[in-house]
Amino acid sequence: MAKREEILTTALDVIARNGYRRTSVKELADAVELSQAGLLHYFSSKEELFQEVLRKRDEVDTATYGLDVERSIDSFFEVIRHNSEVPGLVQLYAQLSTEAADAAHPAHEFFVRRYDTFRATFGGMLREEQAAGRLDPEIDVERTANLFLAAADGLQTQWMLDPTIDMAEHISYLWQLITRQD
Amino acid sequence: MAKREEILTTALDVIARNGYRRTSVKELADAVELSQAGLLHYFSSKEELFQEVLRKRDEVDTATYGLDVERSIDSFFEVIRHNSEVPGLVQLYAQLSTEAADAAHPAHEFFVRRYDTFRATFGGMLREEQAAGRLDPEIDVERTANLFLAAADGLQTQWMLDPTIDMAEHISYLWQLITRQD
DNA sequence: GTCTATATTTTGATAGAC
DNA sequence: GTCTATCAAAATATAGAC
Repeated sequence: MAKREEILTTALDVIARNGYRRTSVKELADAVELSQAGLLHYFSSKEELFQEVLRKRDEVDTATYGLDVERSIDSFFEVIRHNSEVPGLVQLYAQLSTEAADAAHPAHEFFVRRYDTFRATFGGMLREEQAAGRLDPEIDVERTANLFLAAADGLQTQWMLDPTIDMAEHISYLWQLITRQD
Repeated sequence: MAKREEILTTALDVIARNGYRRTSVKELADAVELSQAGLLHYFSSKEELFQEVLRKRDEVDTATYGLDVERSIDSFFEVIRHNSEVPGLVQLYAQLSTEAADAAHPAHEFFVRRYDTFRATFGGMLREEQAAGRLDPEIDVERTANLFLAAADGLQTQWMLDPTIDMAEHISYLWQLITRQD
């Protein structure tokens, strides 16, 4: 299983640099010095491979930035700041999450669950902020959480098309807008 | 040229129902009763065809909902409400806009320009709201416009994965959050 | 577990007749 | 302008040897 992990770690790196559109199974195989068939020995399909890459990424990010209810909303900003260092992963994520819209797509369930999890986590963070008196207790946490996640996703699209857009700054401005004069 | 328009109009319809992932040039050709080669006579490539479909859609939407500075921000909400009637188009848009992140993608320029236009239009709407006293004049119009567009895009992703998410309601809640106690 | 080699298969692009 | 026919190409998936 060590090899599988090595593949995923290396794939994160390669994709972060080269993006998704240009990355074939063959290229990832080269990067870990396996043949294409050798790599696919560890994954049942290309789709599964890429889904696992994203799962691995979440794993790493969660470990690094502590994306859970314990941490304040700042960790959310940090992740976004970090994302602008890994354009290819942002691209992979954006691409796969829209492809997976189709219920028949193998990664569909993965993304549905992922959004559920993130909604819950971010909602929890917002409640912490409310409890700490930094966020109006009247605010609808669910809707607001969805809106923050949506804004983060949508900013990625804008940033990919025009890298001068500062995602973290925008999200932080959204936070300002929502918390001002509370 | 009438045929070309007919193709685009029909394509809008087919894609709205079937989505992008499953729609090949051949299927669109069938829908207008042309052979695949016959259809490609009107477009230099598949990518150009789909880009033109999106351009056509903007054209129709603009005509229908009057997406310009004249109209108030309500027209923005209306478009979003309308979008939930055409899932396939939402999917096409989401998919193509992320694919076009790559500067080498043929639709790259199209999307860059599109976002510029929408930023300007929506920014104009926000300024109207400020002038009408419905929006805090202190608010940074550019950032806020970007955030609204981002939220709208991101909500599409969430809605595609889970159609119970109400995009228009969320955006309208965002507007509420930003205009409350002004 | 890893490789070579090949099957698959899909679909976009093009040539050339009518 | 439209068709038939064919090409091209890419990549993924798989079979089977080592």
